[in-house]
Amino acid sequence: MSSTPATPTVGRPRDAALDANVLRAAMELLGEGGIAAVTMDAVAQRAGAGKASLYRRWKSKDELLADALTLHSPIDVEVDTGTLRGDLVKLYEHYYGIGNHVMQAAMQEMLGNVRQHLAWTEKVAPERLTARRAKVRALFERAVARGEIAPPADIDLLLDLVPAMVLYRYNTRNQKVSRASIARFVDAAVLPLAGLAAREARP
Amino acid sequence: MSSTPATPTVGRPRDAALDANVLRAAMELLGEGGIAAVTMDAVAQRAGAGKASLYRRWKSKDELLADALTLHSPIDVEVDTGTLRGDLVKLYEHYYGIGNHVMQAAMQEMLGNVRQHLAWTEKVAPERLTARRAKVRALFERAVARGEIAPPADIDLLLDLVPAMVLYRYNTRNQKVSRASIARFVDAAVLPLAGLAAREARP
Amino acid sequence: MSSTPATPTVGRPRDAALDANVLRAAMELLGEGGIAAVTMDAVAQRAGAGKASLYRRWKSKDELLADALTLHSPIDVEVDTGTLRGDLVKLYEHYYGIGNHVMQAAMQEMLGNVRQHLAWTEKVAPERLTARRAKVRALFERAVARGEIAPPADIDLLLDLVPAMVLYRYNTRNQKVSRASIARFVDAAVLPLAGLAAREARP
Amino acid sequence: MSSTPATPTVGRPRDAALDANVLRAAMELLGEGGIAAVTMDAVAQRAGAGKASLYRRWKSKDELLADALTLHSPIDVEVDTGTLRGDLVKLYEHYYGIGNHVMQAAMQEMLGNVRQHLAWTEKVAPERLTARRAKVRALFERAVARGEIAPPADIDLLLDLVPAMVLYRYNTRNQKVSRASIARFVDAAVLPLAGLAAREARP
DNA sequence: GTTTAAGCGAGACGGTACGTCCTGTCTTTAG
DNA sequence: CTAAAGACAGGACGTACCGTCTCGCTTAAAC
Repeated sequence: MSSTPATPTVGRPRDAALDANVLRAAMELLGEGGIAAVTMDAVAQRAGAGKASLYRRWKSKDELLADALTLHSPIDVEVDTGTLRGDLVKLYEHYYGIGNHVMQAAMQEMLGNVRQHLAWTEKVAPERLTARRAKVRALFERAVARGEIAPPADIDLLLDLVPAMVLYRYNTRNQKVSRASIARFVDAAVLPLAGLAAREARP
Repeated sequence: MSSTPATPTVGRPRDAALDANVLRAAMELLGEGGIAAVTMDAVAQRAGAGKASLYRRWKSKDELLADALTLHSPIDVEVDTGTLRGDLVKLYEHYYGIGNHVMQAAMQEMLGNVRQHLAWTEKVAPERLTARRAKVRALFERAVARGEIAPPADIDLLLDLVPAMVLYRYNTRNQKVSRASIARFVDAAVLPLAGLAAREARP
Repeated sequence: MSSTPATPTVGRPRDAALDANVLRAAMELLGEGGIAAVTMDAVAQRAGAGKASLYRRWKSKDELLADALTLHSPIDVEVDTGTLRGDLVKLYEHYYGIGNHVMQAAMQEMLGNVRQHLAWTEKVAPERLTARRAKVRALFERAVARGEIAPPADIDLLLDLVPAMVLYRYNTRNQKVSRASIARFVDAAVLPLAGLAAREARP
Repeated sequence: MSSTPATPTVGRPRDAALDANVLRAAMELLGEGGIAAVTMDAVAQRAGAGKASLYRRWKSKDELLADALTLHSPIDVEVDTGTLRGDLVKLYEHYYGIGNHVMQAAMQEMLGNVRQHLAWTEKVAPERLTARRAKVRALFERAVARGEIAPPADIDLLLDLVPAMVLYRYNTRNQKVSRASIARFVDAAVLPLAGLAAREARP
């Protein structure tokens, strides 16, 4: 995930704070003005950086945006609510930045525009989404282990259902992701397909 | 959906053939060289039109592309295979242009890039996708009528499942839509959620 | 000079008033907004005409402007003040529309931009300026006849001196033509070169 | 005259060679294909520059052309032939690029079209032509100093006579400037008005 | 009176130049 | 060697203008 290659020992060292500054600036612009507002000049200016510093760290705008998205959608979160449903909802809420409005808008906008940033599909998604998928997969395995569900027939599909619906509803009906929409996708699609009636307790 | 505003009775009327020419040119370029090949100059040249004629009809490149997509994703198709599964697979194949390679590539590219063409989300999707959804919904109602399934609990979600998965797999894993992937999404997600085991005959 | 070709006997006859309307509109726009304001669409609109009617009469914008200039700079004027100086000043004042402010501004702007309207140089100037030059030449010949001056050595050059200075001062110093500037060019250049001291009575 | 505004000390400095490249390209195109061939894209391409670099230096095409003309009409030339006639002819030949065919054509085309480039009249002419006029004026003063002529009565007019005739003959009769035409204007107009018979030795 | 041919206003058409903006690279001074 | 600043080539976008064309309508001569 890191953008910084082998650091040489001579010369001025790179400003570590700059990376975060730039990515934050990019996410802000994304959240404020949509994808159209995210130009490299604008990002550099807001970050108080030069464009060369951006391109020294990222090969292209695509990769910068990919990293920005990645940075602000951490995967290292531990959820253990005791039920598959609780775990799934909590993890997805975390992934979509529910509770942080700017980040949520930026995340959604980013996901919706992902195809025009091919680097994302080709490089970041495999790295990042694979890790996320592994996390979700672990939730299912834990549920199997504790006897909550039987091993699902087509788990690969189950792992994509929620993000697919979130993306589709946004791209076609401009529907923003929310705690409620996540819960609904889980209850009405994921759990039934996992052989679990959606009659559990709601938090 | 039409791009032509209130047509005045005076003056030379707009050439209706030109609209189709331009949209066809846009789709060709999209299929041949991806979204990057679709420049207004290229579209105009291939259509044998002037740029002014393009901008007379569409306010921006976005709106032109939105119309191009709409025109080339027909909804008026009758399917009646006798089973819900057969109907769904056949209709989706039609929607995704399965069998016509150029159109299929163009459709997919278009769908993946749709968010950068805000006009699409705001204007075309409501008009076009609503009609498509109505078609799919009718398939479910017919299946209910003939006793194949019980009325689904959350049909709105069922209507979006396949296109959502198609879009998501393309945007995140570069997975192209195909007859097989459609069938899989139908069998592994839609039919089970409709209360139908996916054990029917495969064509 | 006329723009109307052989009139056929059948069909609706051309509206004679339209020619004048168009040329007047062109001169107005020229005087008001300079050469940049004279677009064919603007001329047509102001004249209440269609563009096709303009191009039916004139082959190009150049020729229309040439005719506009010609129409509003009549040559058929009789001057006979008794002296060469008086004749010259009076004739040039007439040519430059001194006394009519709009026309004067338009004339000057037109003359200054004449080269970008090649039709003028190639077609109208020979027709129109030749006639003007003949008029001026006649003034000199009359002065010779009445013994006021001897036959000038290089009359061709004398005939161009005043319009040349008017054009040059406008194009390089934005100096507008006026009664005074004409008199000065006549007194300080033309008359001395014609062998006449500039000591005559001023009107 | 320079196109570069207050140069900041930070950032990459403007490439001084580019200015010259661009102006040379503009003059070449002007000489080769007339004013119609001088498009901003063509100038940029021939100069190996981007359009943005052109517009960074000049606000418009007009101003670029004005500078091009200025650059290629040098004033810093020393003439001293011993006679007023010799000096004048030599200096004007220099100004009009006599001997360099491309430059001569470009100069003439430029001068004839100067009014459509208002920037010229408003900005370059005052700076450039004033310097030129001063040069010519010095020739007259030297002639006075050595007793060749008496102080002319209306020297301002004398200074404009030759360029005025050159421009007028080009704009109205398409007559190109040449060594002979310059000599004729000097002999038949300037020298007589300076009180000098045109009977001197011709080179 | 009907037909016919052309003129007419309106405005769409192909083509082309303009000036703006954005991406990714390069070049300066300063640290 | 990195930093900020900003110039650089290239190319797409959307606007404007020219000269042509196509509508529906009008006008007058020819039949």
